[in-house]
Amino acid sequence: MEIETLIMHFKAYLSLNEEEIQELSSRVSIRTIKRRQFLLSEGEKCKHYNFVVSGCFKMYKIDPAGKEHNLLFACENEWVTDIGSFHTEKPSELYIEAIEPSTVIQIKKEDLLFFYMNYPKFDRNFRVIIEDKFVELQNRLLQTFSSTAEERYLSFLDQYPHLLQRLPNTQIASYIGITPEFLSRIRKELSRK
Amino acid sequence: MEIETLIMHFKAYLSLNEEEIQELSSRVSIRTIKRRQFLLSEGEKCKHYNFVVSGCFKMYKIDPAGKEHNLLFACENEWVTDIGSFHTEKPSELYIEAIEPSTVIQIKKEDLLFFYMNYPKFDRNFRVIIEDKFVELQNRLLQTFSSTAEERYLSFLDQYPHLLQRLPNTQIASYIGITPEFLSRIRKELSRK
DNA sequence: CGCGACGTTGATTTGCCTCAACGATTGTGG
DNA sequence: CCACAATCGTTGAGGCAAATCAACGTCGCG
Repeated sequence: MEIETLIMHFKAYLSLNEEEIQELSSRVSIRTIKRRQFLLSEGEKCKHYNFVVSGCFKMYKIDPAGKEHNLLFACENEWVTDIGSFHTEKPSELYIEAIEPSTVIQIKKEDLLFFYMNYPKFDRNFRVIIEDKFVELQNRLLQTFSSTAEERYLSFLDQYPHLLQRLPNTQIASYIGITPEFLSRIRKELSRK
Repeated sequence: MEIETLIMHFKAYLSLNEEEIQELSSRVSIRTIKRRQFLLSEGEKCKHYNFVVSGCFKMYKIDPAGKEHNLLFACENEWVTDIGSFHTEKPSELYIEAIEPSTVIQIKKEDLLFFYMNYPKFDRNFRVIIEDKFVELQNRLLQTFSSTAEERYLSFLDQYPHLLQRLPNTQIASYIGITPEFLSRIRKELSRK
């Protein structure tokens, strides 16, 4: 069952007893998502934490000029949510879209709060996860300030080799903050070496 | 006393009983920092969470070309730490430097863990804080992808008006990811309007 | 006083974008 | 299963935002 995946994920961080597993099972829901289907669109409130059981998503913003900017990709065993909208309960400015046919486990805010209230270990679990993500994001920002597009591309290849087969170059370009055309030129230059 | 500031800070998020206040008082230390003095230098392990009681710090990286890139400024009632190095206990790549004469409260890792273990509310407190910081950082990254330098500068003015009097333009330029020369041109252009 | 940080300005360069065009590939509806 | 559309990758020409390098005046500070 899909929920097993989630339980295994938590158990990597903390121990769960039978009661907690029961609560988990009864308080999450499983959704199957088609390619190009949205978990969240601009203007909607983000009402769930989404845990990716299988497949892959991108979370991105569309700027006033109509261009997409990828904030992150989320594959198996990762969480994807617009934390800002989830907290403030204001409309999101982001999209979360399936890149592949996917399965996710969703937790509603009230249920997440239930876990926070009754089992503080979940606070810790999500604190640790987001601290790691925060460090990643800091490094990414530093890199966009201090490195060329080519360096960022190479570092992307290095950091996310498993994503390469699953993503068109267009999406990678958007993630590292350049145009597809320019990425193409970078790749050409690299292959010349 | 300085510790009062920290207690007030926590009380904005959670309630503290007498015992917890006692533990806090006995497990933190207070340091006075001169202008241009470092809380952390590249190559050192980051061993403390630092809470700014008074004054102001910048956390930045020096890239291979020798240029500084400001990750953040931390003033009164904010935390400043290289979370990555703090967790992994590997040498940091960052500097934390006082911009003004400052006072900080430091918590060592073992003491922070003590609070996490014995009073889970601290997990929640720091989870919430970092979730907010994470959202901020995401927006900043999106902005560097989708906005011009002038827009980022205006948005900085908008978001951190209280920092303006305390920072030279050089530091702002580094924060928004441009050179001081170019910021000067932007400001000239803006004043022309 | 003198030195180093700061702000400014000019001339030049460059990394990356824009727009446009084209073939190859993928996917989709009839 | 084919035909057509949409997405994708590539290439060229030209343009622009921002960096670089250099010079100079000001100010605060030790």
